[in-house]
Amino acid sequence: METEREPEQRTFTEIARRQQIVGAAIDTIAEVGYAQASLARIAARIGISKGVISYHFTGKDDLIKQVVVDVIEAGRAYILPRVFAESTGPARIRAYIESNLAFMREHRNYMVAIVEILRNGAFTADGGRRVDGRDIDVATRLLKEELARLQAKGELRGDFDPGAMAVAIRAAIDVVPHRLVLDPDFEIGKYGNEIANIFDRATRSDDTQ
Amino acid sequence: METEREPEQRTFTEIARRQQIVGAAIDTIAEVGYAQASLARIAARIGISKGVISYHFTGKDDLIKQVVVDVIEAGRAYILPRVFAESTGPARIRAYIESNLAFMREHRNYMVAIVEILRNGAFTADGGRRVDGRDIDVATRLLKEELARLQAKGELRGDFDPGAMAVAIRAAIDVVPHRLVLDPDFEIGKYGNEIANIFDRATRSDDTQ
DNA sequence: AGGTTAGCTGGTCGATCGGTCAAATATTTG
DNA sequence: CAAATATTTGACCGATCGACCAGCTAACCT
Repeated sequence: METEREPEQRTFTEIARRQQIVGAAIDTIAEVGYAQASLARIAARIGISKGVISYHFTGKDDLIKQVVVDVIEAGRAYILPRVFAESTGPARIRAYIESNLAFMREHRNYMVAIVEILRNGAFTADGGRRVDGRDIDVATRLLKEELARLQAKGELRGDFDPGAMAVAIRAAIDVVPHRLVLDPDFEIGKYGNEIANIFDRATRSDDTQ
Repeated sequence: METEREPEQRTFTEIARRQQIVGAAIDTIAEVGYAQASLARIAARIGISKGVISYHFTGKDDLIKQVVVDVIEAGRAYILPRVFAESTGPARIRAYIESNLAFMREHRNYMVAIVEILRNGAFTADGGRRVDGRDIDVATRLLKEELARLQAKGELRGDFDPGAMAVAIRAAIDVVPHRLVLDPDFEIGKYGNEIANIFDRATRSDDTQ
């Protein structure tokens, strides 16, 4: 079965077609939600038959996993350089929040799609997850570790729980795609600055104020 | 059609049956997610036929609306007295956050169900919403108004945007039901205290520290 | 007791789902 | 050019959905 072929063995056509299908899946999920994003709709968006999706992916789960991998990788490639360009704790947190929001502004559908998948993926009738929630939620875990590291170095106040702080920061970021749906005039940039201020005040050591 | 009957004209049996069905809907949505919460599953949970749901509600939308109404009312009845029992701005915000989290601990399925409905309700193929997103999101609007009021009275610092602050606070609260699914050991009480601290530091006037 | 209404059962309907696959077309290889 | 392989089409499958309804049972009223 061609879809089982190692990535390095894939033809140019296959790689291009897979990327096209993943892009269509992202846009469809962002537009109509995960539950309504059927293989028929995804295929129709790019003018192919459903069978093409079955040919290139082992199933809908396989396609969704690829969507998640691609979006996470794009986000990491965008955000990490901006975070590590800063040298102090408070500056890194601000860069983390603002670059997440900037990435959302430039790739709105990416974020809507992945938040949709995460929400829906957490629930399935058989108790399993379409995409393992813990793997997707790697962002919260990495942020928690970074916050703990910055606390240990004295760059942030030492009296908050980095796990709870990471959850709150991610929640304030991840709410944005849905906010955009409810309110198209939602100002991402202003909001990003506001929540960067909130978490700056909440985490900054007193002696750096 | 009996379902169109004004609430005050409903028989005792009808009122009891509707409440039972709403409770089954909440538990089903909380357990398997909105998309999988079919009328068949809801009916099976309480050992009735699907037709009974159609008899008592004009459709699935009607049932979901009733779920939302009941959950919001239960939340308000729980939270508002606890918030208004406090007299200062910072204390009210802390009470708001901690009573929301306490309500979640005691009514976990209520919150999972409503967050599920809100997420799914925001997206439908026809562009309409199962339950109008703005109406459900009344909590964010009311919180924004209360924050603005407290700012105007000088009880909170005057330099943050109450709209952004309300969105961030609600996001940190609303993430909890999904957190519980991903991590059954998630400590709601500790988290509630931590985010109450975060938003206390972010909103408190300097002269009350 | 009989008539009326409320409440319910269990089946049917058209629509849509994800997945499958025979056959056709396109591309590549010798 | 023919053969082999890759890619695609479009129909079919069983399952499930929400909505609907004929007919039955229970409860109420005269």
